[in-house]
Amino acid sequence: MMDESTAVASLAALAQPMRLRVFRALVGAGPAGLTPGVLSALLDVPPSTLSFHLKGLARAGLVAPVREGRHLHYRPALGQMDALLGYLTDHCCEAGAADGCAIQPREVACCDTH
Amino acid sequence: MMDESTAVASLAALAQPMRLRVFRALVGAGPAGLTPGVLSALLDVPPSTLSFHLKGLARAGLVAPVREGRHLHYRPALGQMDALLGYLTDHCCEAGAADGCAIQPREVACCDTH
DNA sequence: CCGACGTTTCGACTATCGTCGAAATGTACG
DNA sequence: CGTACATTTCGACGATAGTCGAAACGTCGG
Repeated sequence: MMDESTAVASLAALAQPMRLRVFRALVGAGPAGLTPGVLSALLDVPPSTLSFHLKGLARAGLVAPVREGRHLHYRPALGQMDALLGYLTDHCCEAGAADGCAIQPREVACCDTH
Repeated sequence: MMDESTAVASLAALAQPMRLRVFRALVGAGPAGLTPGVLSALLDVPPSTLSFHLKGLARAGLVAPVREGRHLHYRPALGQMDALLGYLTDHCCEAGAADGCAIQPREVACCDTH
């Protein structure tokens, strides 16, 4: 179960255009992820700026770097994303929600943790 | 369908401890919401600071102020929250996700829009 | 009307974010 | 080894967020 400060950190990591694009690109690329070089070219952003944001996403636990031969791969952490969605749904309808809630909480599951 | 900048704005609105607490308190209070005065006492935060954050949440479309007699009520906008969850789930598994996705996108629905 | 109360605006301050080029670091290939 | 290339760190800068007290504003009850 995700706690508040972790949720805030994860939300903050995604609450920035460049970082959201980076994360979406990584998710879109599949479990293998992408290298900073490819991301830099793909999103047209200087390597240093990209590295800054990659570090932010990694600190929030939303991506993880993995050495792959001579290159480096950043892989999306779907499990963390799932946990975030779980936190959000759990706290969206919590208390007096007997009336308006269409589905029970935790029906949400984005991807398996792999 | 929510676009990127709206998603970023919504995420940013929730990516702050005080604002997340405010929003959770409003959701927990049900569709009627709460007044700034009650929230201020409940969360132990100065009225001016609270007003600042309430404005932020309102600008992101996550809460809406409604006059109720002599008082003011801030009501949670569950529809916007639902849209945000939809955006997040849609962009979590998008491309090469044929393998890992447990459920189909848009299964997520937090609350009816009321 | 007027006084009281609830709420917002204003002004000031500190802290952190986002950007980027230049330089440092590390990794593998020859 | 040493060279080439991929990636990160560093330093600097402007911009924006977050906090809060004091003051202004609006809305009602008497």
